Amino acid sequence: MPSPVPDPALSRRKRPTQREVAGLAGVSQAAVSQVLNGGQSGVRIPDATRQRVLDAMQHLGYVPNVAAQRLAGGRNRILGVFTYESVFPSSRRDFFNPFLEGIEQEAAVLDCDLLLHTRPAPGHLNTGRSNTGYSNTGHTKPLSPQGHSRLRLADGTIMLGLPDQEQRADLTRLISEGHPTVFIGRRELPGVLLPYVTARYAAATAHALRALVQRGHRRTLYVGAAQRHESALDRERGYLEAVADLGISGQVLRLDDGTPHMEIMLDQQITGILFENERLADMWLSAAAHLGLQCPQDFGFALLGDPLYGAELPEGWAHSRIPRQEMGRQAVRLLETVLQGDSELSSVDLPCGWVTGSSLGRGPG
Amino acid sequence: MPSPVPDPALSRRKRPTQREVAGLAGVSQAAVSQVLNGGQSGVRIPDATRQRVLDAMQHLGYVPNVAAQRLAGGRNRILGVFTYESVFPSSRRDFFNPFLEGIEQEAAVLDCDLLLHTRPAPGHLNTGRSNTGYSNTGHTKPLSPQGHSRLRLADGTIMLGLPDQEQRADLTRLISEGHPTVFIGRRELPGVLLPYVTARYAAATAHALRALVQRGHRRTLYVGAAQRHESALDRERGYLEAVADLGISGQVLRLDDGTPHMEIMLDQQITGILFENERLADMWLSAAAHLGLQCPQDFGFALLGDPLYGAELPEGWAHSRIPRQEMGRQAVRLLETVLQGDSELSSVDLPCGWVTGSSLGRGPG
DNA sequence: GGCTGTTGATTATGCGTATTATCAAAAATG
DNA sequence: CATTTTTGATAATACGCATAATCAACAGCC
Repeated sequence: MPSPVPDPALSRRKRPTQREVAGLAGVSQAAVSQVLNGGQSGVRIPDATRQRVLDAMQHLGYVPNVAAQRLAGGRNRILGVFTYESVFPSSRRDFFNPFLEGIEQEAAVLDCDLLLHTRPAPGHLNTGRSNTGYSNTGHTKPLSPQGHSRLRLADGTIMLGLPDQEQRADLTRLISEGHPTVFIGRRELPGVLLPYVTARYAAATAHALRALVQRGHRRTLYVGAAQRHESALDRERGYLEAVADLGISGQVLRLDDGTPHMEIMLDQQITGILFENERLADMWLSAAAHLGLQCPQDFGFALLGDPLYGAELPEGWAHSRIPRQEMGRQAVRLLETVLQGDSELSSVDLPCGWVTGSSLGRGPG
Repeated sequence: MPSPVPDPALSRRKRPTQREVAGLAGVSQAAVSQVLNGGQSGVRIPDATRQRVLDAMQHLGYVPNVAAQRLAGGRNRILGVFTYESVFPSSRRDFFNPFLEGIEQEAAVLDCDLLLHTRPAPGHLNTGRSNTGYSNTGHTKPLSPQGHSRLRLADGTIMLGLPDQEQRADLTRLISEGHPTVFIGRRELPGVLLPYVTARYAAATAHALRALVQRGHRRTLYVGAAQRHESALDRERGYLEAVADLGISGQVLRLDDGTPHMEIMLDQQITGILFENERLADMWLSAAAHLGLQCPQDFGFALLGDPLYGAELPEGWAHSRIPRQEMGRQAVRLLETVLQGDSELSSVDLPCGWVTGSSLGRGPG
C-alpha cells in the first residue's frame, strides 16, 4: 500500500505553506485557501481540483499556520482556555478539572483543539519556579504586561475563575473589541454583554433550605464568605427568597477567615445552617464542637456545592452538586454559537444536583 | 492620578496599531517596533524619542497583536501536548496531571501556551460523546483521519503515554518530517532520534531491592505486568542486575490480570517482593491474605512508583517516587533546546525518590 | 454571431509586526 | 575642507493566509 509519505526533501526544516501546496497541485494559493475554507465566498472549486489540492496537502503534510489564519481574519479551530487565579489557598486544580473535562469533550466533538494559556510565575519573569495556571496555588497578579492580548490567537476563549478589578477592565476591553468570550460562572461587566454558563445556585440554595425545613428546622442561618462574587450573591438571594417564601426565620452571616462568633447560634436558637463552602463548614463545626454543640443532635446543616479540595466530603454531609462537567460542555457549545454569530448571544444556566444526608439533622419543629 | 485610560472613542470596535502609534508620536512604524523590542538589532532609539513613543502607546492604549507578532517572528510560541490512550482501565487523569503541572510551569517560564489536542470520540466523527484526551478513560484509536498532522500546529510537541504499533509508525513519520518532539518516558523508534525525559527506573529498582536486602530478605521476587513497555524493561533490568550484584536469589514474574499463582512464594520461600505497580500489589496482597500470608510478618515488599489512582498509598508502603512534575519541566526545556536547534539533541533522565516504610518487613537473614 | 450569464480560477490586496537594508544628517577624523 | 564614522530614523519587505475584485473561457439564448 503506497502510504502518503510526504517528500522528505521538501518537508525538512520548514513547514510547507499554501503556496507550496498550490505549486504542487498546479493551482494558485488562493485556490488552496478556498479548499480549506469550504468555498465560503461564492467561489466554487470543482471536485476534481479540490481533490488535487487535498492530495497535495496530504503529500506535503501541510498544516495551516494559526497565526497567519488569525491575522488574516480566519478561524483556526482553536479554543482558548483561560483561568484566573484562585482566591482560595488550596490548589484549584481539583476544582477546575471537571470543567476542563467537559470542555475537552465538547471541543473534541467540534473538532477543536484547546489552547491552555499559561501565565508567568508570581516571582516575575524567569525568576520563580512557583506554580502557575490552573494548577496554581495562592494569589498573584498573573497577567503579563500584555494583558489579555495573547488570548486573541484562538478563535474564542472560555474563562474560569474570578478576575480582580484591574483584570475586569482589561477583560471588558477584550470583549468590546470583539473577541468571542464565554465565562464559566456568571460574570457581569459594565458596558459589555458577556455570555456565561452558570448553575442555578439560587434554586439549589432554596432546595437545601427546604430540606432543612422539612426536617423540622425553623430558625436558620446562612454562612457565606466575606468575598461575594456572583455565585455567592445568587445563593444569598435564593436563601432570602426561600426564607420569605417558607415563612421561617433566617439570617445571613458573612465570615472572614477569623474564628466565627458562635454566640449567634445560642442567642438565636438556630438549628439549621447552610454553608457556602466546605472551608466555612469545617471552621464552624469545629468551633461549635468547642461549645459542645454536635451536628446531628444539636443542629443540622447542608453544604452548597461539592468539595473544594478534591477529596471526598465526610460521610453524611448533605450538599448540592454543581454540574461542573456539563457546564464545561455547554460553555463550548455557547462559544461555538457565538463564533457562528448565529443568534443573539444568551447565557445558559443548569440545574444543580442534590445529595441528601444525615447532616440535615432534625429540628424542633 | 491620571490613570492610563485609553481614549474610549478609539478603544471601541478596533484596536490601535503600531502605525497609529507611530503617527501620533511622529515617527515610523518601524521605530515603534524597535521601542517595543528594545532595539535588538543594532538599531538605537534615543531616550527622548523612546519616551514620545511610549507616551503615544499609553495614550492610545496600544497592545500588540499576538497573531502578527508570531507570524512575523516565525514562532507561534505554542507547545503541543499529546497523550496517547491509556492501557489501564482506570482514569489516567491522576497519572498525567503531575506531568502536566510541570509542563505548564516551565511553559510559562518560556512564555509559551499549551495546545491540548483533543481527538474525536471513539464513535467517530461527531457521533459519540465519550471522553477524549488526557482525561480519557479506556482504550481507543484516537487520531483523526489526518493522523498526527494537527500536531504541527504547535512549534513542537510533548508526548505522553503508550502509542500502539500503528501510532508508532505514524509518529515516526511525524518526527522524520522534522516536527520537534519530546517524549515523556523513554520511547525508541527505529530510524529516528526521539529525545525523551525519563526517570532512572533501573536505579530506583536496585535501590528498592537493596532496601529489602538490608532488612534481611534473601529470596526475592519481581512482579511485573504482562505488557512490558520501556520503563518496565528498565525496572526488570535494574532488578536482575542488582540481584546479581548483591548475590541473592531473585526471579521475575510477569502477571496477566488473572489470579496470581501464589505457590511460588511458598515453594521458593520468598520473603521480599517488588511490585511494578499498585494494581499488581493489591492483587497479590489479597491473594496472599487468602493463603494466610500477612505482610509485615510473613513477607516484605516495596512498590516501584507512586499510586496510579491519584489516591494515597496505604500507610507504610515503601515505594519509589517518580519525579513526574520535574519530568514535565525538563521535557519543556528539552523541547526548547530542540526548537533552538542549539545542540545535538540528547535525552534526560532524572533520579527517583524513595519513601521507606514498614511494608519492607524483616526477613530471615 | 453578438449578447448575457455562468463556471473556474487568478491577481491583488490587506492583516500588524519584525527586521534588514538603506539613507540623511551630524559628528569625528585626516 | 574632504572624508570617514556614527547616530537616528525610514522604506521596504517578508511572514502565511483570507478574501474581494477581476478575468478568461465557455455555455446558453434569441
